[in-house]
Amino acid sequence: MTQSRTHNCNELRIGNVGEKVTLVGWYDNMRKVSKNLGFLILRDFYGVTQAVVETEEMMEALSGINNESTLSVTGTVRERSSKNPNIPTGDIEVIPEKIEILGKCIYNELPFEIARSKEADESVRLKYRYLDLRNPAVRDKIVLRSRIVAELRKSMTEHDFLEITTPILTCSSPEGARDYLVPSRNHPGKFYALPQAPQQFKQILMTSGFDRYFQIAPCFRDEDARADRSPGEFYQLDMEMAFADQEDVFTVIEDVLPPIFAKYGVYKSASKAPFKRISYRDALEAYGTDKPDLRIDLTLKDVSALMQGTGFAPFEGQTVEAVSADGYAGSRKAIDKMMADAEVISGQKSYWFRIDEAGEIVGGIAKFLQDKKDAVLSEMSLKPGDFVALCAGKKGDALKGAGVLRRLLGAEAAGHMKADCYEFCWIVDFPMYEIGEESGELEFCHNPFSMPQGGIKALEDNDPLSILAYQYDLVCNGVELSSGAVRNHDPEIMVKAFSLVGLGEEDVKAKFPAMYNAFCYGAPPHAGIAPGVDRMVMLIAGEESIREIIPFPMNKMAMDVMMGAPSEVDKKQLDDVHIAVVMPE
RNA sequence: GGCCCAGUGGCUCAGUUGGUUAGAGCGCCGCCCUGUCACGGCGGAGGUCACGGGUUCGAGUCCCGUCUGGGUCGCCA
Repeated sequence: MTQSRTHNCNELRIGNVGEKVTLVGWYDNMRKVSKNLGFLILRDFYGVTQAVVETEEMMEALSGINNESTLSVTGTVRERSSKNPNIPTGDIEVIPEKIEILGKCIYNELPFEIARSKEADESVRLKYRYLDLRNPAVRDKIVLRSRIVAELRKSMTEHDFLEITTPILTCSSPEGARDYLVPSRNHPGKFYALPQAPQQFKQILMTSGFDRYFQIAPCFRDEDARADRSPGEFYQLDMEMAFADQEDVFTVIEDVLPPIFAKYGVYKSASKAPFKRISYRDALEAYGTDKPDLRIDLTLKDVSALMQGTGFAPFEGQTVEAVSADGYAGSRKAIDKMMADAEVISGQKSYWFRIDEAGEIVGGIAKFLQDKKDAVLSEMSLKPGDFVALCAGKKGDALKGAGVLRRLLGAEAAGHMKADCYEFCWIVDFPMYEIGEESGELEFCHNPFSMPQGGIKALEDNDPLSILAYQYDLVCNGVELSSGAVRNHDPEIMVKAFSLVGLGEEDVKAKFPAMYNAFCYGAPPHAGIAPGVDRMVMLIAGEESIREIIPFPMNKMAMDVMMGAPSEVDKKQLDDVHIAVVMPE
């Protein structure tokens, strides 16, 4: 029977000298100094402790054990003759009497060195995620995630929210992303779907009389990955409030999130309530995006009229958006890189010029602007040393491209980016409808559950494209954390809202039967939001890749290379659920 | 699905205009070392230069295609 540990590997101090202890952990490293002197580093979840081996017999016994095996070390604590101030247990060492192997590592060479796993190729890290996670620097991000989630739960509970779980096996939703489908054994030809969000359940909870609901909710969407979007599944801090409006939701979020960001974040300050509110339209005009990074103080300027007739073809007849900054003295090479990066990110071609010390327009597209020099300088309020980046195209494209340029230039130009803080803002007043790019027809802009501003009267009287919704996004440092809305809880308004996009009451009933029916029995006005947990942890941890803060992430192709998912299943399993596989060409 | 970047011992990378036997650090193995802590010293093993084709007297290097990974656009109510 193995002696259980008396201490962990981060516990022993000078006061423990003389005690007989048992430590357990991983064989981290062995520094052999001679035949009969070696320093064995034992590592567990909590830290490391040094054991000093002073006999030839024990040195030989250890020589056959590979690094990363788990060991039990029983011995006496002694004060070190040469202390190590860099580790908490650096004052002491353990003189082992007995070393026992608990779990052998049968390989003497690992796929990567544990302490340097973050440098290894990501696909190798993910395949051997259990080794990657032994690296304290990797593991700590998962610990941080756990602490953040615990704090979110605590804070939401303190705000009188009740955590309620909702089904994972539910039915396919006709709107939104692609569903993950689960075939039904008992109902041939029918499928469950994994929820894209607990949207309908939480709204139904409101109509059931629950006043404040939240959940750390798993959500499943079969869409392609991004650096800040893991494919397949993710978690939301999903919440909903009855008899509440937009301001009530804002108040809760402004109370819950900033303290957690400030406490655990790589940046130690976060926006105080109330967060800045920016209308969707204003955000696009000023920042070229609906998720602006407000740490950057630059804004876009529409210079379409000014740029006509210069002879520069890409500007003719197009919207031209510009962003200018002082304090940027990038080399020609750096400028080219910025323009190339912008094009990769936005898909839009970028242009530039600068004002030299003599006040002349130079560089980039300068030669096309010489005839209009005075107008350019005065209308854009340019002064010597200023750098100007531009993007042209259809209005949406030009704004988008210039928005990316704003971000890149803001990060590079001196004095235009506030350091070390989390800048939150609300993007409000999203349009209710838009003209679909493919269909050319009127469509819901964000989602059909939102309450139109002005209610049924607005739907009846106004141009649909001018109607705004009580629909909002929470943005932090240029990252979209969440969408939320005051929900449309009135069946009459719902039917009217759907009728504008050519759908009737029967369609509403068919698409959202439970919710629609529930609303017919007296629903409370309600509103909610669902900040993405993964993205919040990413921001707090200061990580660029979302995979760093997910315990077992999938790769870009939505594969779990450690588990081998997705995988084929045997014929019996397919028969059980009445599925025949037709392979693509 | 489109575009961009990358792929060289276990890991990270270098490799010039196309030119001898493809190098380094870390790791691994062996020997030495009585206080290391990124221990040190000496020696060693380890390579289908992602794959296939092409150009060439000669390809890790140039060209074409494929695969894999990442980023990005589309997509994500």
